[in-house]
Amino acid sequence: MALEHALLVALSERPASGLELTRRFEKSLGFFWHATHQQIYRVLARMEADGWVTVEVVEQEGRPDKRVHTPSATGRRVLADWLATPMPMETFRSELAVKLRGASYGDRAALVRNLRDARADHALRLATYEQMEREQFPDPTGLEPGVRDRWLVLRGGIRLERFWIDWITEYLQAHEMETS
Amino acid sequence: MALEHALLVALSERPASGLELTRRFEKSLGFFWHATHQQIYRVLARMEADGWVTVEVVEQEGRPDKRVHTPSATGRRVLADWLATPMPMETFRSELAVKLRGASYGDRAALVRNLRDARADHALRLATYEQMEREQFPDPTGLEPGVRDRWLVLRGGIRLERFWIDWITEYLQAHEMETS
DNA sequence: ACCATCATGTAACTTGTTACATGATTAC
DNA sequence: GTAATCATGTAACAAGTTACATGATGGT
Repeated sequence: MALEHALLVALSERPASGLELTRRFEKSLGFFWHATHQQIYRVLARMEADGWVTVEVVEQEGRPDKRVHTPSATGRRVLADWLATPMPMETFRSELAVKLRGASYGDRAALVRNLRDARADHALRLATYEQMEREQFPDPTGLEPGVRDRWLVLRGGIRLERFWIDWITEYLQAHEMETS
Repeated sequence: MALEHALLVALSERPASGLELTRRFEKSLGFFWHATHQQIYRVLARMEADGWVTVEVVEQEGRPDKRVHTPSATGRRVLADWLATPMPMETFRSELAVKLRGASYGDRAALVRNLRDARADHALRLATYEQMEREQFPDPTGLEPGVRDRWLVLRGGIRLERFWIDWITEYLQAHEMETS
């Protein structure tokens, strides 16, 4: 009850085949939603069966045909309805949090090494996002609504990476204070 | 491949029955991990079958017996091994992000109302967490390692709520600029 | 010849969600 | 007597993960 809607958003922006959607999910929308091609194909098939999307088979030169999906009138209504429903409180799951909490029951030094790695990963991702912001949204004032929404979601990605980095840093500092 | 470990952490802090675990997950650990009692009972049964925990049936007055779970030597080793393994990059899912991104395809005014509600919810939760910090950790210097870990996870909860509030606020401000 | 890419899928499995069931005790 | 709490579960289903399959084209 959610991947469907994420796919409808993506297909509203631009119709796409399963594989194209998969790739688009690895970027932009993928800051906050991840899905494998297997999942996407399965859900697309269901959406087609339910009449939420129409499919056009597009022949290509030197490549297999692709099935391009476009939201139908029904699909557009489903999406609009969903957008207007109240949001459930998000329930985040973080393995990292569980590990921080359980540090006493294992090798704390190993955990600290892994934390440094995790922080480096997030720093890298943050740098990528910030570069995307500079390149794609050099001047965020006066953007068209749809483009502004994309910018604001990217802003969320940036904020989320900063959250991770700051939190891990706080943990590492508290740890260093003890061992120094 | 994760709830098991979260349960092992909780049971290492203090042995518990299924229902007690469920309640503990609604608090503290629950900032970053949520599980229903059905899930917990199922996983506990598997952990018992695999010899990760031992179970003691405790009779109670005027109440049904309860089955108290304690990590076994095997369970403690499993937990220690897991704590030392590198963290996979966390993949967060946010329905809110999808809705922000898709705002153009629905009623933007309704979305804005829902966003205000969502922000109020997060503000409430932030207030709860901050009160917990004041009451349980009035002086965070010189805490014992295990207690400090609990404090730092609470800090993460606080930081996460602030992330939500700040992001939603940024979105609402960008929206107001346009409509004013 | 061999590997990577494009494009679509199937199958088996693990997790997570929702709804229901039982049976005792305490509070109003 | 009615509802809430304590405590443990079952069953059906939805969602997500992992591994494998197919068959063509293009590059080295």
